[in-house]
Amino acid sequence: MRILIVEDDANLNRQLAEVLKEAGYVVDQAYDGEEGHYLGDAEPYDAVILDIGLPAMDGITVLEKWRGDGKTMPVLILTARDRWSDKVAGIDAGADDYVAKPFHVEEVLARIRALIRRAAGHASSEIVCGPVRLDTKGSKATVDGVALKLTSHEFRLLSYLMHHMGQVVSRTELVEHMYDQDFDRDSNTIEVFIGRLRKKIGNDLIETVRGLGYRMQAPGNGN
Amino acid sequence: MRILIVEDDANLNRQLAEVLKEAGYVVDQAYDGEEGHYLGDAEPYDAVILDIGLPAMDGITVLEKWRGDGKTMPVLILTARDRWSDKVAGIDAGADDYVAKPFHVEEVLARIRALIRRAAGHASSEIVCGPVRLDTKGSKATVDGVALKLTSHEFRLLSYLMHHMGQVVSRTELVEHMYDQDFDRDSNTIEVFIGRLRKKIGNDLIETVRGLGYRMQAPGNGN
DNA sequence: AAAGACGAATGCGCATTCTGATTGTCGAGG
DNA sequence: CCTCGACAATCAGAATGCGCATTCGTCTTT
Repeated sequence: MRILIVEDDANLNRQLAEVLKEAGYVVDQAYDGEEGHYLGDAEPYDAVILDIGLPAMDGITVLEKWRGDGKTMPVLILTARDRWSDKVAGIDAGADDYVAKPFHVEEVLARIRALIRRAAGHASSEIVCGPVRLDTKGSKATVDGVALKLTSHEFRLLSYLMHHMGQVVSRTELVEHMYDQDFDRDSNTIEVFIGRLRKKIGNDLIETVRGLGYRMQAPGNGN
Repeated sequence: MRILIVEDDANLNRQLAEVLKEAGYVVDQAYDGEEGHYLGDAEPYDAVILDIGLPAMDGITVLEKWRGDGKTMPVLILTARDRWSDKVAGIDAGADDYVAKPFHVEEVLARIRALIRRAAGHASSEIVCGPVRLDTKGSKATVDGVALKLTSHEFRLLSYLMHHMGQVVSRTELVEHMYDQDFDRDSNTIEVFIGRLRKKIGNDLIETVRGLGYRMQAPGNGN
């Protein structure tokens, strides 16, 4: 984990760096707004500690520029001023957390840990099978990057198959998972929907295992 | 957006609720730990304001129980100024932010905005979707730079959709986040407001996913 | 009093789903 | 290699129910 400290008070900067390094982080240091802004843009940090009152460029401005450039790393703001309007400005500019001077260095450490932990939990849930991508969070699917237009049942079917990739899924199993009530087992709806799905995502992806059911798998891949 | 306030000081509770409602949030109020814990478990809030010192059940305990039950909504903790060890305890229990008493209500408002924004994965206070810009700070929206004249419910609807861009949002979800407690679920209000919104921002932006709900997305872009 | 916002009710149009019949395919046994 | 039976795929029409526009009455705001 790599952290950037932007703080003009050399003493405080050094002190923070020490504690963070001790905690196992890699630390870069900047002593004014311009230097800090440049580093934050150029290097991939896992978190930034940013003072508000800085020479060369104000902390809020630095933050706004980063956010404007699409930088999303967590930023912890430091300020000596006890003015609540500064806090509000910092938060609205896209700060993730805030500590008022004077503070305990241990508190900063705890907050950095929390920020990094929180940022890590941002993994998008996506299942990929060959050219097909299933975005379970957004209820979307794409083939070769092109959005698929699926109906609700088609999506449920695809979703179940992709969640059980490589396995043979019986028709009974599919019926039981796609319909909550008891449903006419003698119907061939599943086959109909398999057909429609194949038409939309390509025939090679859903293999039919005669007498057993269906299996989804990336093509050109024996087992 | 729907917010829960857990605070035993009736005066402060009311004050917070007022400001939040004015800002367009739906607010539920609890006055002790047990009531708060129950509500937070039962209803889907977008954020919670939680006091540490509470009758019936301590704030930290409430938070720990929620996290233990898999609740992940952002929680803003209120704490006495000098007890910084409480802050660290709160953070470790899974709090997302804290404010020390006494505070300015505007600061709480700004922090709540930030928490909700961040939970949706947006760094800055502005969310953009094609020609539509949502200014969460000023509770305003524009299309192609032109200010929209939205009613309070229309704005809440647009806001929720934009905070969940790319995701399919069900009618139930929308009702639960736009209205408090009991509301006639068999009504078609959401559809009506979707219609009114589309009339103002254009039809292409809100896609309807039959049988599932609605999805907001920049047009001409499958992803 | 007037205007606007909100939400309930109605009916229509159409995408989606289901059904049943038909056609197509696989594989074992003669 | 051919045939036959079982299973799978396809198709079209029918039925279903979802979403939308619209209207209207109530409530709030000014």
